[in-house]
Amino acid sequence: MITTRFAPSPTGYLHIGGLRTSLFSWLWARKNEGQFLLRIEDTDLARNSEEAVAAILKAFDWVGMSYDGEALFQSKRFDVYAKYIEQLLQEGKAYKCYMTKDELTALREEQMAKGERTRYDGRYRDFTGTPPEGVEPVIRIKAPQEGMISFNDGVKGEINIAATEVDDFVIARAGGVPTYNFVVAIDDAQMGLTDVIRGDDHLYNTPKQLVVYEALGFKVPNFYHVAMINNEQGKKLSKRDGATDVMEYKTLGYLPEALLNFLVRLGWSHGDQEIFSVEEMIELFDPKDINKSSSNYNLDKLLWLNAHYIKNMEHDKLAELLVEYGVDIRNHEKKDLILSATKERGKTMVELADQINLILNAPTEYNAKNFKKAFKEDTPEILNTFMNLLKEAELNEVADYHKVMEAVVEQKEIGFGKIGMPLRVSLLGSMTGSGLDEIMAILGVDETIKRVEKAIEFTNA
RNA sequence: GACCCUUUCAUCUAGUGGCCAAGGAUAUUGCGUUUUCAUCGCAAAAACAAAGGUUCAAAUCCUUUAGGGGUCGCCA
Repeated sequence: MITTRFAPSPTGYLHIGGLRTSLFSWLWARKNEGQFLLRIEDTDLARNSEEAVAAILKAFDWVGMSYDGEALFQSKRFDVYAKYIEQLLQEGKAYKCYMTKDELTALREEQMAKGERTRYDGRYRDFTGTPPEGVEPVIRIKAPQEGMISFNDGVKGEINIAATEVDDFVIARAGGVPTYNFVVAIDDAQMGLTDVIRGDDHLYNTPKQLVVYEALGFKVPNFYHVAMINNEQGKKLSKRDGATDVMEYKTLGYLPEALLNFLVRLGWSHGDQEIFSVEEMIELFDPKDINKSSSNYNLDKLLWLNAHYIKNMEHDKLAELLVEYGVDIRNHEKKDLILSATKERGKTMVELADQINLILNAPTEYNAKNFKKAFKEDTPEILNTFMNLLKEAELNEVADYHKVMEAVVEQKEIGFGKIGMPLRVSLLGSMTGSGLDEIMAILGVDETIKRVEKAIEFTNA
């Protein structure tokens, strides 16, 4: 049985990096028919908000990742933590430290000046004297003072950190509120986690948490530290690099399947395969294939994937999703035609909606440059001929519209462009876009003629 | 500054001593298909961070150097 988790602190939206590590955790649990648990790390009094919790859940919902059971809130477990603190104190595995913040700062500056790694010096570790007046103590845990703290990371391999690098860190603040590394170890153990997959910014927390596991006699899970996602320049991803909020991708017109496919290939691979459905990801994911090095975030590939998923999506579903982007063709009798005419031209849902609107809404103006290029002296006559033929034609399928155009070309002994370009500008107001036959088939004869006549009118004006 | 991690085309990556004068994908460029744009098809260009070892043989193992990232809180 595999149990994994995602443990965000609710201080903002769900970040793209957080989504990737939780995706890995989720895939691994689902693959093994295990559990994927959610824990909200809200021990920090001031910075948390309920809105942030809601935002994170919303993002999970959008991408279709579900967690098992109830979310666990750390803020509701202070009594549990207090019990363990008391236990460690009793057993002499933790102790009260009366050092003031000023004294600590002074110590750090001194160590920094000497070029040492800053660490607590253990001055109250074996203190038995009378505590100084007016100092409310913190609780520190006794970390090993010599040897190595080692663990086998599922991604990075053997990690060895000298015990001297890990000091007797604080497990409870003055006032009794427990600290991160302490509660994480307790919760991970009590939630029965077998595999902890997280960002490698936590790598240095692991030895500290191992000290807690050791002191409390908990079973240690497997750790996997996944390297960070950087921007295209290889620097830390920040807001100015574009969207970092998962939900922003929805607004921008990305499909969740594309985003997940993109993220799963960032730092993970399965041979040469690029396209993964969620089912395939679940089947093929294995943390042993996670890369050691950090990867750079590159939007081009996401865009390509998004276009791929739009092209291959069922029309009913596409129509359903388009509603959120301001286009409702769910009950349009020519829904299929509209989508097959446009879906290869939109890399995002936003672009797709634009393409559809371009056809469905008659142009209100014509680009002067395009118009001049497309409309020559003989154009009105050509278009009139075309309209006459169109009125008489028997139009059963898309190709029939093409035949009418061909007839004009033949009759007038002109090139295709002589009719195609002005017709396109008349119908769309644009020089580019979907195939003319499809556009006309969508619009029907009446609307087509109406738009062409309007364009001809415009030439006379 | 100290400690830890990391380094294959512009980007994501395949690759665990011989199958690699390094493969795939995106992006780029060209050609073709298309009335246009896009899609699609074909092709081109593009990398083992550097230097030393070990070996018959190294992208793969070792050492050093350089670059990048992370951590050094009574934040999480």
